[in-house]
Amino acid sequence: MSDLAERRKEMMNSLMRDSVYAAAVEILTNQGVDGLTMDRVAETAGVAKGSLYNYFASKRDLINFIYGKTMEPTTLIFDEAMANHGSASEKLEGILRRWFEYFATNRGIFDFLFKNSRISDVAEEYKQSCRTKGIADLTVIFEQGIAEGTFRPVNALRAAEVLLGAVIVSTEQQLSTDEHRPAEEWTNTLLDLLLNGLKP
Amino acid sequence: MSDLAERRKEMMNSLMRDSVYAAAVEILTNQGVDGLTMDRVAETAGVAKGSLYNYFASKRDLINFIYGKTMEPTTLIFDEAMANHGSASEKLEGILRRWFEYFATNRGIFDFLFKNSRISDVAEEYKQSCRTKGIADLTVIFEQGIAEGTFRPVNALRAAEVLLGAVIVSTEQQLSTDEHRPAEEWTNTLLDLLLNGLKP
Amino acid sequence: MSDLAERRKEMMNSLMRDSVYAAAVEILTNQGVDGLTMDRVAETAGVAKGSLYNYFASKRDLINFIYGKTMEPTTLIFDEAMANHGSASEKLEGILRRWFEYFATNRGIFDFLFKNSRISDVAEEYKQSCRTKGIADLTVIFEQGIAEGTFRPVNALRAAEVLLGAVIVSTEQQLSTDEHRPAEEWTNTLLDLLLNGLKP
Amino acid sequence: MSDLAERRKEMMNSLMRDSVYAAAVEILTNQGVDGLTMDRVAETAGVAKGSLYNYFASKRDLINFIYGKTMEPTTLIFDEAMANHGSASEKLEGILRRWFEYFATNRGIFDFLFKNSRISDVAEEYKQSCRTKGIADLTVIFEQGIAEGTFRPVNALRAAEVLLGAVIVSTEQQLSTDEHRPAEEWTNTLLDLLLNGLKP
DNA sequence: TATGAATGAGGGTTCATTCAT
DNA sequence: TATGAATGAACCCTCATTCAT
Repeated sequence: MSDLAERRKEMMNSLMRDSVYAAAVEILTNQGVDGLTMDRVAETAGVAKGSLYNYFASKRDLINFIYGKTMEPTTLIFDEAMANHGSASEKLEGILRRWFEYFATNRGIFDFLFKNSRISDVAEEYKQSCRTKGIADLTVIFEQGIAEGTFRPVNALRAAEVLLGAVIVSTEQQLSTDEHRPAEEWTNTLLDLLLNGLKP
Repeated sequence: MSDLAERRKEMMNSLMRDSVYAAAVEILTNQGVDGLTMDRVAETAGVAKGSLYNYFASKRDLINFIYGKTMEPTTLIFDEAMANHGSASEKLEGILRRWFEYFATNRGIFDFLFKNSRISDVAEEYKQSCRTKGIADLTVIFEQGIAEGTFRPVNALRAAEVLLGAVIVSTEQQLSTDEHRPAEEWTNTLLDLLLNGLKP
Repeated sequence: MSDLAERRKEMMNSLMRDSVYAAAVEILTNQGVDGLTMDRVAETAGVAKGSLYNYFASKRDLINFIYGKTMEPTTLIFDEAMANHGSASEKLEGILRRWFEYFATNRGIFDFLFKNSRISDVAEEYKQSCRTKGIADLTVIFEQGIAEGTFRPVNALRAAEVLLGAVIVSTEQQLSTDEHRPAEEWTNTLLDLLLNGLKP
Repeated sequence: MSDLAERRKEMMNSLMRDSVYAAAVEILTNQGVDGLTMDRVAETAGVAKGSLYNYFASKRDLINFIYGKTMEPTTLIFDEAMANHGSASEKLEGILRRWFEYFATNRGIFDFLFKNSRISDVAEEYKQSCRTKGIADLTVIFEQGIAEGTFRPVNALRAAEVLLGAVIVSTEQQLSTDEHRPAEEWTNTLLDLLLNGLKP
């Protein structure tokens, strides 16, 4: 096959997967996880059910793709923060703000990812790996802060878990209560608590 | 029916439900949530499938029972802490220590509750309500601390979310990495971070 | 066993069956045929499910009993009419009037017997035998009328079918439209049609 | 999809439904209504159980189809008679004759429709509606006859019930006794009874 | 490659019947 | 004899996957 044809094919493939992704997100948003059948995905995406299997080896594979594509931006947030040349505090602030902003503009997907997290084992693994990566990144940042002298010499790993936990739980809580917190205020509150602690 | 017979019957009933609980936990541990079919529960519990329906009105009901029975001790931890007459810090310490201790001695169940938390909508609701209760309790404690003057006048609700998030995520993380942290050290680290913050 | 004991036993047996009959009629009236489970019959009758099987060999047997007991009065209507020493016309009138009166005072049971006739094969057979008996009786009456010279020498069997069909269908129709026709008027209309025909 | 393909698909669909119809009728004939399970229908039709659900949304739907397909010709008989420009007597004669002829050539189906008419609530409703329509049509005919002066001014509705009842019961009776009455003779007998009455 | 009908294992649930107490 | 928990076959229905076209 010529290089051109190959590239064309790859593009078609990518187009298809994107279209399926959109369909899946729509279904998940409207009907919840139990509504995500291959039939409905195919119908919503406007393709034949059989065709799905030309692009996804299995439903498991499809869900994996959805999960990955959805989480991609959040891992990017971390990646970019890590690549920046700023202080630990600045990095933290950047991560929090961008996370909360992304969340604010993508509530529907988050609803599926968090509240209805009963997707499949593969997604669970993926979620776990995202969390582990997030903790690792945060740990690095905290270690940087400690090295900089900005932070006390605490257990950086524990601090990372605390922060990620705070972010996740407050995000989920916001989803379940249908609140809409401004990313700015949210970021500041969290950072203040984390940096200054509770003691006067 | 005589009082004795009634009590006997109630005991048999309880025995059955416990036996089903054990079977369900075993299945969840070994095969994950998708493996939890009524057929398998019955087989594992060593009863006929139809018999399950003499004790649980539906699968939904059964899952509810499992979740409730598993979560019961954790809500007790909060209830008892709230009932104590101690300072906010003491209450926090009590909750954390007892939580981590309970966790340390019941990893199996947590494995199912957290890692495989994708059970059913009803369990999801239950989980959510536990979380909301936890946050409410913690909020009260933080408000008490603020009133006492022990804590800065922060947003108590946010602080509660931070702490619960920290507890949950660090618990999950410990599960996924197969670590075994001493409850004592864990409690102290978390409290130190929370109370003193990161800044030197 | 003494004669007394035997009679006592028989009476208990009869009492039980009557009580079950009442329960079954109540269920059929309120919940329809699909609601007639052995569980519900036992519960409504206030006995243990297992006890039912001491009085009825099977559900089939129970339904048979219900059907028979319900139809009994209607067959009595025919029996008594046949035993009377009146003209054919008087017999016909008696049958119709008493049938329609019995119907008027027992709509609930008829609802179950006619509209929800999907009971069981055994009941179907019973119903068929009732119908056959009714036709036989009516045939005799028509033959009597022909012999008396009151009726034309028509095919008595066909005439019997016509009358029984008229009765059944008009009864069912009345059930389905929730009408309440006076037995008197109904009887007269039917007799007039049957005796005088449509031609002027 | 091309027009051809669409038509082809529709034909396949129709073929499948017909094949399922045949299977259902066979089961109903041999095993009665309680034998009509989706499993057996699928097996008898030589398709997988799941495939049934590609053509019928539910068992209820399937039964509806069976009933409708079976009753269709009988409602046609009425429709055509009503459309004719004849006297009331001619219409009556036409209906009776064609009904009895249809019956004579389709005993198998009638066996299921009448003797085993205990199918499902939905079919019961259907049956009821057929009967109601029949009565309405006959009522119109009788009213026409009365207006023409051919019939006495009787209650047309009751007369309709009488005739439909006569038809139904004599049909059922014939089924249960395995008789074979010639449609001609049958029609004439019924008409004679109806028009001239019993009195000499 | 695209299609969508066919598949059939497996889902939760019901209920007539049995039997140890 | 009375009980009611236990049974398990059978029910209707779903849906991921396959494969002939």
